[in-house]
Amino acid sequence: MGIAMNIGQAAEASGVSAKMIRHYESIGLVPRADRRNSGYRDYGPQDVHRLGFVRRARDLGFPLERIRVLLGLWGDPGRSSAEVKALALSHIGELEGKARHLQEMAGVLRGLALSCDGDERPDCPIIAGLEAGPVPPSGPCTGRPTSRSSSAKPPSRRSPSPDRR
Amino acid sequence: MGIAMNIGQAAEASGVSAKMIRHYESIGLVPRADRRNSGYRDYGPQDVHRLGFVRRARDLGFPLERIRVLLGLWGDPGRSSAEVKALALSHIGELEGKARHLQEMAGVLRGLALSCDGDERPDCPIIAGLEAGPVPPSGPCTGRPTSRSSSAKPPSRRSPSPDRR
DNA sequence: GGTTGACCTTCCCATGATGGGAAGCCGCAA
DNA sequence: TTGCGGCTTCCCATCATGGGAAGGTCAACC
Repeated sequence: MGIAMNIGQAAEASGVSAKMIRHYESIGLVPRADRRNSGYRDYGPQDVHRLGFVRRARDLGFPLERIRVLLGLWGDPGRSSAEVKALALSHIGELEGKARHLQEMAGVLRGLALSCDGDERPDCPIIAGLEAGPVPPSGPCTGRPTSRSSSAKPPSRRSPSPDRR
Repeated sequence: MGIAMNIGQAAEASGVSAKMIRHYESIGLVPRADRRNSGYRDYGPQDVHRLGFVRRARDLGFPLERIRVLLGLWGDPGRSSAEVKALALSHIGELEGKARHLQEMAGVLRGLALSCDGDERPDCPIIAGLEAGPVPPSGPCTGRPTSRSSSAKPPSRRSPSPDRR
């Protein structure tokens, strides 16, 4: 099994699905595989190794176009590690930017959820926040979030209710 | 102008692009807008308000299907804030999960980048890491540590089958 | 030999949210 | 009336991945 595998075996060995292997081939990310007489693709250790490289790069969040570059650098004996490092650092920046963005959103939502009683009544600062706009940190007359905490709540009524037509 | 706007004006007022407003209508996220004789869509303050709600929910990372639910809760006088809160908390969980995932990837990559000289020579632990597998901190001679996708499958009986053209 | 069933092939479609652009109609102003 | 910009619908593209159909291939088993 070492020296000639089906796409399914290559998929299992590399961790890349057969579907994706074909796709990567179709977009030229990996070279066209050899074919047997039957038309079946045939993979050797080299190919599997390359597929593993691709999978690990994907696991680190690299987009395919960047992986294309990485593969180029991988196979280029004249590369400088500085190039690789720059690529990696830039990618790290993107990852962290996205992570920060997600956490920002989670933070805002957490703030809203904190002031939501979560009981059976309809009053809800979360809905109110979505209705009225994102509370800009320390806005002037934002009476939104910290309005009431846990006291005196008469059986409220509804919000402006979308209807029309 | 306050009480009857084009899609463009509604877009500007709500912060949702005209393209997206049409899309949201087409998937039934917002009700079909009134039309003028000309066929132009016509929006009133209520509509703009609803679009603003959608935009803010999107800004907080809610997927459209969840926004659909949020809109339903918004317009439901009998809702309980617990429902809303549960939805929000679940979404917070997802956001944080994704953020954690991104940071994990960034962390691994940072580790590799740290040990990369970044000079003009080709030797590069980043490339090596991609080649050899996710470096489990201080692994000896990592052969094939994390064989994913290789579990829970009855062993295929097919052999490599020599056939090559 | 024939059957079976897992595997392979290609091709099309779907996701989620958004945008680009074409072809053609509408509205307002000069 | 001409002109321009906004509106309409419809199709395509993104990014990475998967689902599934229709049909060919392969190895094993009876």
